[in-house]
Amino acid sequence: MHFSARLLQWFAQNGRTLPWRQTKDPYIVWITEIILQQTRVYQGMEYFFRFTEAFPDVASLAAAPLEKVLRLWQGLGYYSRARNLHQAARDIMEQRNGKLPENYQEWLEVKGVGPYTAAAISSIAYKEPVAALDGNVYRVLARLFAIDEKTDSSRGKKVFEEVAAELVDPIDPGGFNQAMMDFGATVCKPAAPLCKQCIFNRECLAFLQQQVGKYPLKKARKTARTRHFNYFYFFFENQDGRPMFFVQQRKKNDIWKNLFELPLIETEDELKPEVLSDLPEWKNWFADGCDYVLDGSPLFFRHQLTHQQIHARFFKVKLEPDKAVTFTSYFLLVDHHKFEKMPKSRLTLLFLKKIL
DNA sequence: AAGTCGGGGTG
DNA sequence: CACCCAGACTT
Repeated sequence: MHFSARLLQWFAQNGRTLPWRQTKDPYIVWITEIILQQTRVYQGMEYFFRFTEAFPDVASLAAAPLEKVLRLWQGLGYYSRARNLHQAARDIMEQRNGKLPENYQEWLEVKGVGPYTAAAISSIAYKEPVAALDGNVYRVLARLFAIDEKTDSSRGKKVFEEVAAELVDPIDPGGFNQAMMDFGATVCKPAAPLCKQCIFNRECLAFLQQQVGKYPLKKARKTARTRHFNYFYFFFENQDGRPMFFVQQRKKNDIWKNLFELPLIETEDELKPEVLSDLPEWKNWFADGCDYVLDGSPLFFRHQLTHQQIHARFFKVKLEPDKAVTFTSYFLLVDHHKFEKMPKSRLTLLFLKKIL
């Protein structure tokens, strides 16, 4: 029996039941594919529900302010996905009068949609016979055919694309692509794959050569760099005795762009509090002369990201209420109720949870 | 081609 | 701890 027929049969019996498979509405498929980029299906699940409920169509997404979109994305990571998705929705409303692309090439033009996502959407929603290659598919193909090409080189990608194009089912390309990914995620797993019960173990070259662990080939990854973030919880109590404090939005092309956080001084090393409050950034904030002594034992968190390790310290500084006047030219003044509605990183959420 | 963008699961 | 996840964009 042909490969795709066997795979689709396996899929019919063993495929996962996932909420986004209930529909082939291209908008819903689009949202789903963006959410699932570099994200495990289980992790993206609740975001799928929240997002499609809040924004059931392109028009509602385009009409929303970016900060509301980012707030829904809060905690999922790779926030450029949310920014690009939002911008793409606005582009589609303005340039295409709200009409979604209808094939692979058109989808490729959409912000945040690359080769994988364009293939996934057009095969699932429009039955276009294109293969979608994600990390699962690269792994399955690399093992099945013992492909000695790196999956993250341009030459290697071409090889994998050619192999996948040969295999994709022309009648049910969407089913084929999802089957490949399900198979990679549940059977042909990165570590401890289920080769014994794999339906392809009689022809899988990597298995026959007992080199399953060798595939897929990939370039070595760099180690994460370490950064030191010094955050300051500058607060005072309002007339009701409730804390007011200052926040700012990250603007630079760096992690967490467009998210909100406490005032920050980044340093090369972990500096002592008295050295920290002697830095130009600090001196600028307190140019009026009124200065404060930093708490010697701030809250400390080690926040591990894929490419960075953040050493974060949070200093609590109680301000005199009149200091608030000069601070509002640097920062935004909020209370906890207001800050709750603003998009934040996991690290900032962790701090909030700790002090409340 | 290499670097960068998060957060969390897995063995 | 290292590796990877329904990748894409920038340099």
